[in-house]
Amino acid sequence: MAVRLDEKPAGEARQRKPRARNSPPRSPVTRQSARATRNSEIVYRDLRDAIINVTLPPGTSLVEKDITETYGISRTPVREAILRLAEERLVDVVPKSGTFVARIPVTELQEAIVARKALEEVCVREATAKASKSQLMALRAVIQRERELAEAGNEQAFHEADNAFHAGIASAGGYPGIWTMIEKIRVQVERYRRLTLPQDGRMEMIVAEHAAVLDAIEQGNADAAVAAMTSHLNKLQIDIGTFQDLWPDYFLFDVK
Amino acid sequence: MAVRLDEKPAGEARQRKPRARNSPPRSPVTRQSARATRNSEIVYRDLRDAIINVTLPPGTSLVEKDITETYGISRTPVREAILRLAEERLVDVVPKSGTFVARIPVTELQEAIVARKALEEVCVREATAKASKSQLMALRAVIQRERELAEAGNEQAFHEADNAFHAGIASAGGYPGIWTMIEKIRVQVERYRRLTLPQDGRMEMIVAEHAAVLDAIEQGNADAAVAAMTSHLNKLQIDIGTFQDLWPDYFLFDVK
DNA sequence: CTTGCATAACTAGTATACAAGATATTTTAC
DNA sequence: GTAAAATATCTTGTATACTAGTTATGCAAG
Repeated sequence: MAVRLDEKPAGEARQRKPRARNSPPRSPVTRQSARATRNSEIVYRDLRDAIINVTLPPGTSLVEKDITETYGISRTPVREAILRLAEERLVDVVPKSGTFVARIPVTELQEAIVARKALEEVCVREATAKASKSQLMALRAVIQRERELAEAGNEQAFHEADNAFHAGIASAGGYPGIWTMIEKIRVQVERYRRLTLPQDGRMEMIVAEHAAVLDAIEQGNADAAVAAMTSHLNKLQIDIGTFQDLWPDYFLFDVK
Repeated sequence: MAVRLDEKPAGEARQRKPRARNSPPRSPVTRQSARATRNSEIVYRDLRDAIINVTLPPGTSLVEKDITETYGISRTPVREAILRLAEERLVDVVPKSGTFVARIPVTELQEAIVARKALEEVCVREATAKASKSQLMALRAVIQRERELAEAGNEQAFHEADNAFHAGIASAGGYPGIWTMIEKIRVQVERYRRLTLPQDGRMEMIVAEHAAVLDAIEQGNADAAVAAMTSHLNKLQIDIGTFQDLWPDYFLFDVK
């Protein structure tokens, strides 16, 4: 079953070839829009959203052939999408057997929250030190938008604005990439969070907490800003017990 | 070019099907060893190592067909490997054109180091609070092993022991998964680091710094432990200027 | 010699056929 | 009727042929 590796040094992939036919692109961003419309990308996004929204709950069977028919495309792009999901631990693929939406790893949840707090703390502290006036104004605008969306009761858009606030803090701190890291770390937590019913006044509370963070930043009080952010993120603290009763099969405990 | 999405709600992948032929596996880890021997996995590891070791420098062209012939396998598993690398931003794949080893994103380097410091700080602090005696003994053993490997001049094994120390700290703090996160974040930094020539006495210095961290942990002095770890990680600080002269095409600046 | 263009060669994206193993179903023996 | 074995039917893994777009190359015109 294993590959033939007998006579080769492994990892030597055309280097000596003197031709060097085409040079690497200076800006690899060029075709990024094209990439977004690739079939595998579409399938990936759809499935990923459905899994995170718990539209596809843990344990659901994903059959490549079915997805193939749904989208009217072949297995190759579908497979690519599923492999990406497997890497994010959103699905488990069992060779020659089946692919299933993965359970939510409880241990990972705790660690993800801890990690996020640590990273956001850095961002907030740095943002306090070196945010530009325009960045602060932009953050104010985001909070105002949150307020409007909360009033309108638009959960989805509010959620996006919420993310924009945190991304903005990271940018203001000079570490936009750290928000990207947080987003990757956050995936499983998000699945958990979507199981909780929207609570009354939750959005208003978030707006107030964001405002407290920004206030402290504007006052140049880094410690207060960090404290406000930490307090804000502490609300994410998970209480698995409740959900274990409701959906016992949704969670994975023995991550080992 | 785009997929047919006309009449479907997107993301509805067999859910109502009452059959539920096979239930999801209780322990998805079962076949993990099998996964490790999959062809795409082998190609992935080989290429990844070569890219991180800078055996395959940025800009190198990777041609699926060539790799296919090298390993004596078909394009499918090769493609899977390359797609995984693309996701880690280790390669840039330009549709219908070519695949190239990605340049090292300079901006990302700084952020990765900052993020790592933040995460390691949490681990060290927590490890000070709740490391078990056996965990501390294991860490001592790792340091001793580092000392022996430094003496023997075994760079590769030392490097692994180095990682084991940091992983051990994370475990002792109760957050083994955070080390996994760090490893993902660290990839590009590692490429940069491999460009630096091995410096005399570097290994010995690392051993001493690790010992300082562990000493503070054993004394229950969290602040000192964190300070020691931060000081240790500060040695990673990058000085891009030097390398920009030597290999100007290895780095990407305008990440945008 | 330079420039523009047609053309050929080569790339990754996709579709599809087949292989190998796991699970479900049926059949058979008792 | 029950249990075990044989068989059919699923699944994902792999190989390969084909498509469509990109880049290089050579030729012709100026």
